[in-house]
Amino acid sequence: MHKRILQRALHNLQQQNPNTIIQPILLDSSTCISLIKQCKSIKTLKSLHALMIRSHLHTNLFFSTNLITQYSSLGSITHAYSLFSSAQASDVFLWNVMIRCFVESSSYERAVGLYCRMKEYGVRPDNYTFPYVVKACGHLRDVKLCRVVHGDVVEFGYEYDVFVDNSLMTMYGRCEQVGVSRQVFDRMSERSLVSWSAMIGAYAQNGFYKDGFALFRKMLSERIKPNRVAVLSVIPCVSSETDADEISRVIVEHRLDSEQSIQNAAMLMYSKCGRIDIARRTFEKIPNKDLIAWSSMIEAYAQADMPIEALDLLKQLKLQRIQLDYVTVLSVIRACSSLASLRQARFIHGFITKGSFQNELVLETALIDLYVKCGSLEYARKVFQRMQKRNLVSWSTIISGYGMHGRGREALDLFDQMKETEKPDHITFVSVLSACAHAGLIAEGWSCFNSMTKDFGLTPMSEHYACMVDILGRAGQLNEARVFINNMPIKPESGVWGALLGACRIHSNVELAEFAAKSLFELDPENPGRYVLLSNIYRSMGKREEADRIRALMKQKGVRKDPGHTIIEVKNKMYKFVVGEKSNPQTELIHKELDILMERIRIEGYVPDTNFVLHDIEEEMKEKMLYLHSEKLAIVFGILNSSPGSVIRIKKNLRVCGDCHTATKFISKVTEREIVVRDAHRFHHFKGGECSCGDYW
DNA sequence: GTAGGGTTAG
Repeated sequence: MHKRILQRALHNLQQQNPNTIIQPILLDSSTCISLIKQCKSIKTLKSLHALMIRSHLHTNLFFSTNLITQYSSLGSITHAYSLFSSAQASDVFLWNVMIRCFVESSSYERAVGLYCRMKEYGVRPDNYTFPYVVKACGHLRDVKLCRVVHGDVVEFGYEYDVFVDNSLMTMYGRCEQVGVSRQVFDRMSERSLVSWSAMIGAYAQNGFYKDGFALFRKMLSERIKPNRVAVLSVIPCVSSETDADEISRVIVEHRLDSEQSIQNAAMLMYSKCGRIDIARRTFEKIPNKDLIAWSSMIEAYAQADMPIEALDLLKQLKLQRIQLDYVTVLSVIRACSSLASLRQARFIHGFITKGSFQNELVLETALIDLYVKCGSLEYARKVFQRMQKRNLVSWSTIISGYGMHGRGREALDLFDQMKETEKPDHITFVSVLSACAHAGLIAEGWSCFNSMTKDFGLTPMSEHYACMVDILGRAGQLNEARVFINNMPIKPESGVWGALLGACRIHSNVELAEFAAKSLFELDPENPGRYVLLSNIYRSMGKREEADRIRALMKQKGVRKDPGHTIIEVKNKMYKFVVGEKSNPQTELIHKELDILMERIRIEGYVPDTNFVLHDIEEEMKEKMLYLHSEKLAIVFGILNSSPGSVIRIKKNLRVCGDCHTATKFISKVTEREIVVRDAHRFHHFKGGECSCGDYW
């Protein structure tokens, strides 16, 4: 009976005919609350609200708080706030509700602002106020503000409230103050499972994976039973297959293995530690895969650098007519950027344009990055120019794009434009400084580096110092680079030494190279590139024994050199070339054509640089070896299989070899082809015998 | 009416 009356009243409201509602129903308070909660649109809620005003019910605190909450959850924070403003504001409950509404609608500044007003008003915050306010502060990532609110927590006597403490830990975690989170955790007299999860989550979000994992183990040892959320918090801390297996056992033991959220997280966990096969098996075992399961698997493939498999999953998704969202598309984009296929990028762009996805700004930014990585700055620029809205991330993306393509001046112009509306952050400066490095803009690099602190109050991090070392080093200012590193106020990370070592390769400085390598082998002992670089420096200076010693060291430490390869897409198919590739069906033709091409460029003045051959063999043989480099094979294959005059795009997994760089310049001249080469660091555009990098690389 | 949490652009 009661339900029927309610339904009728609601129906009348939806018909915008509130007068037909029988007054006595509304006088019943539980009916009224039910009605408020059942309103599915602002319009209906407004009618009900009007009716309540006529019945003088709106002044009732309980009704107003319900109305405020409903307005807010229907998306109208404006209506919610206007109602709050007109209500009697002496009750802490009402303030709490309004602050919560601001937090839930992500208006964190307004939440904190309201909290301040509340105190000015003389309303004392209670144990319910702080979790909301603390959450808002965490999202604002303002450490000073966090400290002030934490002070209030202590002042008002909620320092030992488990809810407040749990939110404090998360707050400090969000502002990169994980040490303070831990202080809160240690000081707590009573801890709930949420406290442990919050602390583990704070470690995870800040990259303190070992600490997070250790705390999870400690929690288990104290016989605290983990639930779904606790396991989800520790999963990002997993860094090895052993860790992953350990977590898997915990999952099974506590019967959490049928939770889909756990299965989804487990896929990424295994893909992160190199077991994409287990990730895929987990995915296959999920009975009713939801969209997040599909997105997670696509993301797992993206992380494992398996774009073909990611695209294949997208195809299957479409076949099953599952409606995908922008998150799925983002994962597909990320997966494809390593493919470097402009055709694929165009396809995804079309796909996005045809569908209607949320978060346009985010998708467009991802698309800009994709076009950049597929070698088309032109398309990237077009997407950027057509954007309705831009933010810090989209500006940084396009700036980094220009930088990677060696167009430093334009990157700096964009940076100047950006500063009119956005405040650059650490990542923006990495983009700008590396743009300067790639283009050899020394003075501009210095000026940007200094401006970071002077104009924007940012403290340079190791990456920024690495860019500066790169700038100085490439320009041959090796001593300046060494002094610069010595004067660093923070400990140089491997990137800094790596930049120095790279500069030593260009400018043949063995002594400094050894100095840089010493630190590198400590900081980054697993990275094969560092060993290869040092060994090559020795070899190019004729120090064969030292070179062999480094190779032996590599072997001894079990570090394996990544085999170099080049990928090219021809007629919708990807072809992979390694040194001396013979499996390609056109091998014979490629070699014939290569011989002819090499003769043609020799006449134009190409001289092979046998420094780039590692083995100790006769000079003539060395030249032959150079001919067989994967870059050259791929380019010739491209020339043979594309129409005259079309652009050839190749992708090398390591840095492009110096001799291939020189040869490609000549090839672009004699064949009148534009050749775009993506390597591990940047792009080279070859045209008419020149490269966009101006040999500055 | 309170805290932790599965995919997510540089």
